[in-house]
Amino acid sequence: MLEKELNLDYFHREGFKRYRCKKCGAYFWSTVPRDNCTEAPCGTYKFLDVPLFKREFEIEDMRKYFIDFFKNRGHTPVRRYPVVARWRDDVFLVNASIYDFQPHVTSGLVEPPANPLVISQPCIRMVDVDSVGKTGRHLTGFEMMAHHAFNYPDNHIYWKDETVAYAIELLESLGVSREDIVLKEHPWFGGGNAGASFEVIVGGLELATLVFMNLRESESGPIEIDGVRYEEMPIKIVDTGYGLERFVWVSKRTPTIYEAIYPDMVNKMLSLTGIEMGEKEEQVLRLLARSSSLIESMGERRFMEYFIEQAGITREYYEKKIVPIQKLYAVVDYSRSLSFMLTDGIIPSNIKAGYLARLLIRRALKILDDFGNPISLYELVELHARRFADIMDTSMLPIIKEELELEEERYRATMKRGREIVKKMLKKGALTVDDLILLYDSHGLLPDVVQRIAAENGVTLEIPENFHALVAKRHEGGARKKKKETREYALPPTIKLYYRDPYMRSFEAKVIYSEGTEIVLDRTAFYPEGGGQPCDLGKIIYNGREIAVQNVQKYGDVVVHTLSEPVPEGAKIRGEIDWERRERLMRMHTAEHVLLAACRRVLGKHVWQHGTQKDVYESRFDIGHFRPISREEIKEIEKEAMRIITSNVPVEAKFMNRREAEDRYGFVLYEGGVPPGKEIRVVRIDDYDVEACGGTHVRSTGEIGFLKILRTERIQDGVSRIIYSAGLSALEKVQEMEDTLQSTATLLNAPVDAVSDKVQSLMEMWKAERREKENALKYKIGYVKQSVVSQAVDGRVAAVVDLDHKEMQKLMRELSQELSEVVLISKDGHIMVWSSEGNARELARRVAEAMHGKAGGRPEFAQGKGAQDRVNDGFNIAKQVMGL
RNA sequence: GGGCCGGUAGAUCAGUUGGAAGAUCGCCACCUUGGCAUGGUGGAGGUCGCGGGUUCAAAUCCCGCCCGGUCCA
Repeated sequence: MLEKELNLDYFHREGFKRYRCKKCGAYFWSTVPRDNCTEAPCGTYKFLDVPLFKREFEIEDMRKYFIDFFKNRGHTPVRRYPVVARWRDDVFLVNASIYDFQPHVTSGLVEPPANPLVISQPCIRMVDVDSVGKTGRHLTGFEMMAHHAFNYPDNHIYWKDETVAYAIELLESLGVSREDIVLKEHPWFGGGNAGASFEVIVGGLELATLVFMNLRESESGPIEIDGVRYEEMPIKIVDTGYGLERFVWVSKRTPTIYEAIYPDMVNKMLSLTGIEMGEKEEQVLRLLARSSSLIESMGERRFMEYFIEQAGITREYYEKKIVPIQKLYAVVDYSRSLSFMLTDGIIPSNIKAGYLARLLIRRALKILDDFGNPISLYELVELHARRFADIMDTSMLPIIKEELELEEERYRATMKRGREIVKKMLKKGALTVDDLILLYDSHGLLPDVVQRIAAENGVTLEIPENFHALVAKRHEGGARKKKKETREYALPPTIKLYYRDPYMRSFEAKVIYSEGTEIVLDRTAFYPEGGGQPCDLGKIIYNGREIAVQNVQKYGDVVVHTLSEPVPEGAKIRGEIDWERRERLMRMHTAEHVLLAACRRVLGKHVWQHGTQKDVYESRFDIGHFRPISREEIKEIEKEAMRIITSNVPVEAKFMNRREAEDRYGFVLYEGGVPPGKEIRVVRIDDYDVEACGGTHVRSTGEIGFLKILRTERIQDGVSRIIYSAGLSALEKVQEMEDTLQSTATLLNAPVDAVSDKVQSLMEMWKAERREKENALKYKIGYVKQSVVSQAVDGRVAAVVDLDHKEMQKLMRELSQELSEVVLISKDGHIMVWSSEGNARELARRVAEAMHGKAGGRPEFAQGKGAQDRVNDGFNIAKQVMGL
């Protein structure tokens, strides 16, 4: 299949021929005959030996060079997207430039921001986290330079030949000779799409991938790849990816990619840690980078043994000299990825993207610990952010500082807790593999940390090589997705009167579809549930009859009303909205936008909306924030919100072209989620807030009247829920609180402002009372004790006492000091037996039996319960058995 | 969103097969001292996260919820 797909005219015109790699079997195109594809490990890193580029590039130069190259060839430069994929619900982080345009552009629903376009998109790939530093070429954070073209049936931009021509031209312009370029055929699939691709190999290293995406998953599709069926898409997408950092590496030919892309950071860390980087180390690292592609086929452990032998070094040298340098590379890479993530507003937490940030933070902190903390993680992140200030938002740094300090505290606490747990487990015996898994999975302790703690306590332990596989096994199963009900109606889009005039209370319309109690109208002022706003209720008047509207939902562009009784198709009706309800919801919804603006002003601009649910009386609003919101902050947010309300600024809602809106306002638009479509509805409150939102809003903030935060909850690590109310509902809530306070004051017989003092004094009185009661009880027990002791014969006694269960226990505790065998039966049937000779259980059972009850316990002490009206029987049996 | 671990005195945590709620630090008082630290003696401090269930009996077993931690998407 690939052969046909990738046999381009360009190749024949430009002297490329197709060959097959004798080592990996892949087909590739080259201008000179070859028996291998040149990509390591089939070939070697030629680029380390001879200069392939004309000159050296820094990151910025290379990025600019690439963008200018494509700009000069008809491509429009597009601003980079955040690394956190807020516009998608299937992934957390951006992994590749094409992620920016999925799913709506690639599906054809939305037009791309430009066509063709060029971009340099920062990406985070957590899958490589373990390889960073060790291979010399892996990174968790990198920039994918790309040019994309979206070919529609009626608008063809360019396709395979042009794409390959651009790639060759770009490389040649950099000084790469055509003989050093190999294009390797490769099937590509991912994210529900597939297509053919070329990997562009230069000097043994893959520098770019050129993907021709033309297939999409389809159960009945005619093409099968890897067991999945695909069909042809109407849109054909040129999806390229050029590794910016790799280009820089090739231009500089340093031992590893890390010295090439941030030499100043590597040097700074070297001098701070005092780690040596001499000629020998450079040599070993260069060799490691060359051969590290073997890791995949050999496994890490085997590769290390092989490598140590190849390099002619000892294991000790490797551990002492090379491993620290690898850790150094890793911490520099992790902290750069963190700069991307945190400046883009990810808040470290234990869920979603926040968890991935925490994972990197903890890995970085661990390495810094190993180095004796010569620099703080924040300082590293700050250095990166300032170094790459052209693409990172340095105004986030003060917030990031707080976040990272908090994270470090949490990390230390986890380690301290973990240390205690490990010590405790060691006391109980040697640690098993299961223990190691438990310690990692439930307590966050990596096995090598456990190993170190064990060593401190004189215990050595082995870590199984398949450790992470064992952890993964524990997590198998689960992960099911629930789907929202989707329906399709072959009907024209409903005219949405609630957008034309959000204040329309009644309207005339025609029923164009009817099934059961569900109808569709040609037009409606009933707002369907959406964007966290509940649907409108009200009534429909048909033939003079009033019929209740019970539910309103939107499917695609069709609004479906559920009624209390059927109305036939073709009927002319009049709709009337429950205006009291709708008005409160409108105030709530606008209030929510005001609240978000207030939160961002008070707490910081990292605050991002997480979820929201409006209701008539109180509404929920969840925001991402790195610590619980304090009482003082709540007051400040309320004040800020009221300032926006009392300044009575206009609220403007209008449909805009998506691209225009994104250009003007940026991605803050998508606070409340990403709506599909070329046109999006933008709700703007003066300069305070702008969001893509489909809800109904009041005309100006003054109409909200009043906003009150009722309470806050921390619903997840890094997510706080604000429960608020607006307008009349808010006033009613405040009145309720006042009522509670009033009635409390009345109960306390005190004025409202003295309630707190009064409660305090009452609490003190109650405690004093309780103490007195306890003293009285002691006296009572002492009295009963005397009476029981006086009845004892040879330290043995049976007695019926007028005490409750707890009191009897206290008494027995004292009696057991003085007597050898005691049976106590309370008037309500509790049985308690003490026997210094170990007969307690038998005795208690005999007594309970006589009382039609049950008993049990230990040989010295037993208790039970019998019927209340058989206390005397129990007493008699006890005396009889004891021989009294 | 799912899995796992945990919630007992102000803090850190014990608590065995269900059977009498504990330790250490901290706190208070007294003793020791010229004063302080230390030391000694005594004391206060608990809805055993919440709610249900099983049982004669639940901190302990079962179910649900809340909160914290942690791993994975």
